[in-house]
Amino acid sequence: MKIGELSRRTGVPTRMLRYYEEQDLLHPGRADNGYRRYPESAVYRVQQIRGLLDSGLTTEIIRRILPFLNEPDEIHLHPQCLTPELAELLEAEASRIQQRIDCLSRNRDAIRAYLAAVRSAGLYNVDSEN
Amino acid sequence: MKIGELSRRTGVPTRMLRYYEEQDLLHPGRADNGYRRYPESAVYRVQQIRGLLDSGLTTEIIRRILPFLNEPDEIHLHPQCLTPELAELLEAEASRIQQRIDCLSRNRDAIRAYLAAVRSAGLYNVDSEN
DNA sequence: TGAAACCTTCACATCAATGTGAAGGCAAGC
DNA sequence: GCTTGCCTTCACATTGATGTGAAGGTTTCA
Repeated sequence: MKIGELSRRTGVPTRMLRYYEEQDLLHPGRADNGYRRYPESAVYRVQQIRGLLDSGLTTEIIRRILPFLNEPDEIHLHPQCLTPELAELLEAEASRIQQRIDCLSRNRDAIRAYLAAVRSAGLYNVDSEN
Repeated sequence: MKIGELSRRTGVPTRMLRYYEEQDLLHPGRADNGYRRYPESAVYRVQQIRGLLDSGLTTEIIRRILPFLNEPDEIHLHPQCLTPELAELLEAEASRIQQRIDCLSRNRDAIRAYLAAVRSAGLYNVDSEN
């Protein structure tokens, strides 16, 4: 598909799709006239990139871990591709991600607990029609 | 405590602590000479702010939800303080946070699964001494 | 054939978070 | 008392992710 369709289907502006390509997160092919051609899988890929960016990861980190996230590539499954340094990077990144999850979970719980507490106090009626 | 101590204890530069104050995330008192005075609780508060910023929330969102996160203030517990609009904001923010958690969890799992898969393939020895 | 809607690259602007430095007041130790 | 270090405010610079617009080629359709 062309960039416009990918943009419509993901809600991400074309400007950003070109930017992600510049950052080595996307690698569309090219048609004869120079237009970018994206595979179906790019839709999911873009959503994944957006989610990670929204969660505070930088394009640089995303670029590094992306090859190991969704591609069931035979290439990457060969153990010799996993140098100790790379394993360490992935471990480290997984734990930084875990830290974020913990922080977000705590705060989500706090918000929900607050809402529940106030509502159970009874004066506020959720179904108020006013 | 003074800003320098808070900075040392949290690892956040004084410049940033002043910035968070400007963004209404911190509200230190002032000593006679104009120096900022922070309560003990500011240490946790700053860590919480950092965690949320690292997780992709903006200072504006943090400012809005912060009053409902950790202060067991009697004030906020009165149901009449929870307007329907505010409840909606908190609900919406909680679900945006949940979305981040889901995205991060998926990707953390993918990284860990990849590491496990490659390692179980056996050629790569975690305890290699070379 | 010509208008509309797409695509290309290039470039400058913005916004939030952060870095950094200047110019000067206060405080603790020698 | 003077130096050293911490504090103050003010201000400009940078970085990463975006917005926006110009100038021009391509595809589609009437």
